[in-house]
Amino acid sequence: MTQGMLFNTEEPPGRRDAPAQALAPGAWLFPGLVHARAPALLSAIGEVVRRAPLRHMTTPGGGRMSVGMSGCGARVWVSDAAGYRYETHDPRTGRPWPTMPALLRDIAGECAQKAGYDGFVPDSGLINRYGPGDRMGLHQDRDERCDAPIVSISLGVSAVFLWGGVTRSDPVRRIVVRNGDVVVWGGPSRLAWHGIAPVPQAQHPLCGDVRYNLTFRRTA
DNA sequence: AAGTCACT
DNA sequence: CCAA
Repeated sequence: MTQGMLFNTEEPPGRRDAPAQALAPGAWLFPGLVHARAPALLSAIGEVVRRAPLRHMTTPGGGRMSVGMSGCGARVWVSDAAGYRYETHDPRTGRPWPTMPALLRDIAGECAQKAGYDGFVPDSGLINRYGPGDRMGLHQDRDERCDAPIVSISLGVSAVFLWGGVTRSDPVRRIVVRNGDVVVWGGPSRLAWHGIAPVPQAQHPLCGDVRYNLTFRRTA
């Protein structure tokens, strides 16, 4: 199979009404759920990154993350030589992270509700920018101090979402995520291992050769 | 360590 | 070369 087929950015008619797919207990993929609101979501991203520029974080072992990261809300995840943690201020500017735009907060709540998680009010919205070849290794989200679900929104160029289990040695599924797709995981899947395979060089009408991922969490 | 790399 |  060619990459051109696998990563075709065209969105077939009817994707907005595609059924939810269960990935694991408490974990769902909603194909095209926020497709219609992609332009508004991208506008909100622009608003945030204007005040908190995307940057490449380093890992405690000295590695450099390929993904450009920023965020909004009360706390944002950061990584540096000292480790992983949530910070209330942008280490790069010393200012508080931008307020989470109401549009983002509300859409995240709607997505969580679709997966059966009522009353989700995120206090953290991470923005990940993937250029061609950028990736995110398999990991768990375990720096939050509460067990609320994770809401993940894909925008722009399609990518392969790596979905493992709660044990590191569990098999990893490869799931194509396209512009407007939403993945929600919580409950028994809250600590599932996940990541993103290297993003292919491809074009999307709204984002050029870029994929954005928005992830919403409650950190405390 | 969300990083890389070596090896099979 | 890539995947596990």
